[in-house]
Amino acid sequence: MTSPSWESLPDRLRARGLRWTPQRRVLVDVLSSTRGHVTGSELVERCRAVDPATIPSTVYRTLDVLEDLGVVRHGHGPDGREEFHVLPEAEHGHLHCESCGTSWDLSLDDARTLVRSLRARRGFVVDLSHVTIVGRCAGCVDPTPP
Amino acid sequence: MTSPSWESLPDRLRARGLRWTPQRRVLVDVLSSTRGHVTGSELVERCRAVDPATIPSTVYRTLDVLEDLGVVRHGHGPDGREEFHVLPEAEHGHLHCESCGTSWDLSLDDARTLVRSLRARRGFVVDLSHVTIVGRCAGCVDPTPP
DNA sequence: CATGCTGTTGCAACTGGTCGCAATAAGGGG
DNA sequence: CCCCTTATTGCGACCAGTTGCAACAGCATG
Ligand SMILES: [Mn+2]
Ligand SMILES: [Mn+2]
Ligand SMILES: [Zn+2]
Ligand SMILES: [Zn+2]
Repeated sequence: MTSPSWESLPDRLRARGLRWTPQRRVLVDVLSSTRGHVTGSELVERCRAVDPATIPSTVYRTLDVLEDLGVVRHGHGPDGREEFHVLPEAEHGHLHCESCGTSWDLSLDDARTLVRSLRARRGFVVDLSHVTIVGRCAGCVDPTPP
Repeated sequence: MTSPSWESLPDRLRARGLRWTPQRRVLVDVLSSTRGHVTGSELVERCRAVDPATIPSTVYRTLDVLEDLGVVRHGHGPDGREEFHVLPEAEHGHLHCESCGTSWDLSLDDARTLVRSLRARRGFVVDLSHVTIVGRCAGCVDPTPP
């Protein structure tokens, strides 16, 4: 399933004086068949599977361009590594248990109190998709042995 | 000013079967004269200033050990790089404007609503010192030209 | 003070990503 | 269809760490 935003990408780029290249087409093809989260290096791998001549810096630079266009958003995992969200998708952050390693999505609803209070108290607008909250999940905090 | 926790460190290590080495002493000396935040590579540099033979992996491994002991905590800047908090210090996270690049501390008080709602709704205990919230600050969201 | 167990170091290779620069090639205008 | 401007690529060096391994050295013990 190809969403309309992928089809119009070449023109959206050209309208900004940017260019549509074979290397960008490879990455966009990979992204358009990706759902959920991907790390940068996973994207490099998948591009290399399509075109073995893929150069990492080209992929990362294209990801920057695509993020400017709003086509992807990046965040960072608990180790600081980049994670990309492919749009359109509900904006969300991540919750990560540093004890068992499990991750959960943090919906706008879950984060509402944070987003609201920062906006109210400081006028600060949170970029939720960039957020990863680390801590300990219920199961790891309270290991109930029956 | 050397806090008591620095002086007792050698013994705290030995009590755990760990060792007090010249390399660790250099790092601990550097840490004890550091206030606020430092990145990992800054610490490597400062250690190298004391002992030019400093090896990065040794510093990072020692930082891991010190974090287990609760002497430092790490978080990640907006770019994913490590940032260390030297204790004792009030636990806090960070707020970073991706537009102007300014950072602010995010106190437990500022984050209270988030911490509480995650604990209430999911039993999740937030490690605030690991959190960096990225977004746009009041000045960048609303550029009021007089 | 000598011995030995094992935690720690130094080193080198590797991962994920960034950067500067010269060569290449989109793609708009003539 | 050719030209020219300039965005983009490929490449190599570099930054921030991480990891496996063999050599080394704390330190507890006798
Ligand atoms: Mn981390
Ligand atoms: Mn980021
Ligand atoms: Zn857990
Ligand atoms: Zn700002």
